[in-house]
Amino acid sequence: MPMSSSNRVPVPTLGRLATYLRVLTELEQAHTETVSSADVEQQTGINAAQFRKDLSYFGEFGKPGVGYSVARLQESIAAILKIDRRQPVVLVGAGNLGSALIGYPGLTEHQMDLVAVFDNNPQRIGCQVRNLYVQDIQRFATVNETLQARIAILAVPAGAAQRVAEVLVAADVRAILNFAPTLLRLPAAVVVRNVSFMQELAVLSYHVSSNEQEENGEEQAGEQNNSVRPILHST
Amino acid sequence: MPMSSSNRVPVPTLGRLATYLRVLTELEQAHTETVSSADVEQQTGINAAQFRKDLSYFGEFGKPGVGYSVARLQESIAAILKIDRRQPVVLVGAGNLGSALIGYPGLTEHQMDLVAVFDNNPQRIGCQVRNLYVQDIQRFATVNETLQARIAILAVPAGAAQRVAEVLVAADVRAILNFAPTLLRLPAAVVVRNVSFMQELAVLSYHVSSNEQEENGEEQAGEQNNSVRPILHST
DNA sequence: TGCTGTGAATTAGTTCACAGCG
DNA sequence: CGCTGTGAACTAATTCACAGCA
Repeated sequence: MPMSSSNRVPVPTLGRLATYLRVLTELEQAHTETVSSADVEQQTGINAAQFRKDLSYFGEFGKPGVGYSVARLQESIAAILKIDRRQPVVLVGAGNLGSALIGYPGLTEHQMDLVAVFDNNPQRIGCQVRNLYVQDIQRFATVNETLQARIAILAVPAGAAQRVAEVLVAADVRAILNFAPTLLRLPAAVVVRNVSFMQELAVLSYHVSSNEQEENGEEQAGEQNNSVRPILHST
Repeated sequence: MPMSSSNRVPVPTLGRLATYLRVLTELEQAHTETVSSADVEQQTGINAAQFRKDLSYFGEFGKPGVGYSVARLQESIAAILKIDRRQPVVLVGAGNLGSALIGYPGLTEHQMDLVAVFDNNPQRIGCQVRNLYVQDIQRFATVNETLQARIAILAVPAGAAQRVAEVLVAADVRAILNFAPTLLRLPAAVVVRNVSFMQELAVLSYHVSSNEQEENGEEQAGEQNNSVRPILHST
């Protein structure tokens, strides 16, 4: 069997790896030893060939005629995503959303160690949220010299996001999960993922009122829904 | 000038429309009357041709040599996304994340009226969160007969998500913003958008440790980053 | 036989490049 | 001119389809 790895990995593949990992954990808890790409399709709605192709960017993990060892594949994907060891992560912005994220169980499950929380609001600085005390963002550079966090979660208002992001980057943060609805202009070496509820709601809103006269009975499959009939213009 | 509209609209286009709307609101507040696709690119990182193409699915909104009327375009996009009038939205799951979402300003900005909150936890039922009282999910069908919400935000644990989603759909919900890390199997007519922090963190985690020896100095541009050099395999 | 791994084909989405209008 | 709107070219991502191994 040929070997692979070498071409560039599509970003959507990385997202799906996280999904596979989740399913593998579930299977492991159910004491399932082996899984096929067809099983994964059943559990995730992601096409079986897609699953195999996603893995093929990183190597060969299955046995023809058999499938994949749940435990082994789990380890492999964790290694690929670098979540086979704990990663220090910082949160900036201890408002509603930020505070909610501190308790998010997915963080720990993915070996993300939320090691510090920062804010610029004197009202919040010093407050305890879960097991952490909110620190002054001014101290970020100093504190992160010790923490060495490379991933940050940015949950500040849009108006502050750019400024704060620059502070983070100056203190060696290399990846930002940005919840602020604004474009961050940062050096290309910094990876930014934007989470926008607005965008998702826009998609829903558009579809809801468009769907007035739907009529097919298929089951919904996967992660991303595709294109859709349009609406009329104006002007 | 030719007319358009008629082909299917890519889903990413709908998400970007929400971004354009945000920028238009900012421009309006700055009393800017007119905007060009190049200006939009500057503000959003989204390619100017992309912006024009996105709009072209719905009609013609600009004047050659001039650009777009900020106020007019704002109205048009709001109409396309059906957020030109208030939409009732329900939230299910009053845990950390759910509670945080109740206060999310983006909801109101996008004319989403959060009209009710449900949970199944007796500890939470009856509690006040912001200006709403948490109701028993058992009463959902009855309550939604009056509310007529078609959009729901699902912020319950993964184990409960499928069951709850079916309750929602039975009560005529047609679009779900799903924060639970699990595949919802629902009739195809129901639109589901999954929000997965896990996936985003996976992408960040992968990149952080891969990026160890980067060296180009470009500015980061847009909404989605693209593919990336891979890592080694195992087995 | 039942599965994987993967080139090839397909489909989707983005960007270019330019005709044509104000 | 300076801009839009859009067909055409391109790039990315998904899915097919099948050779080949256990």
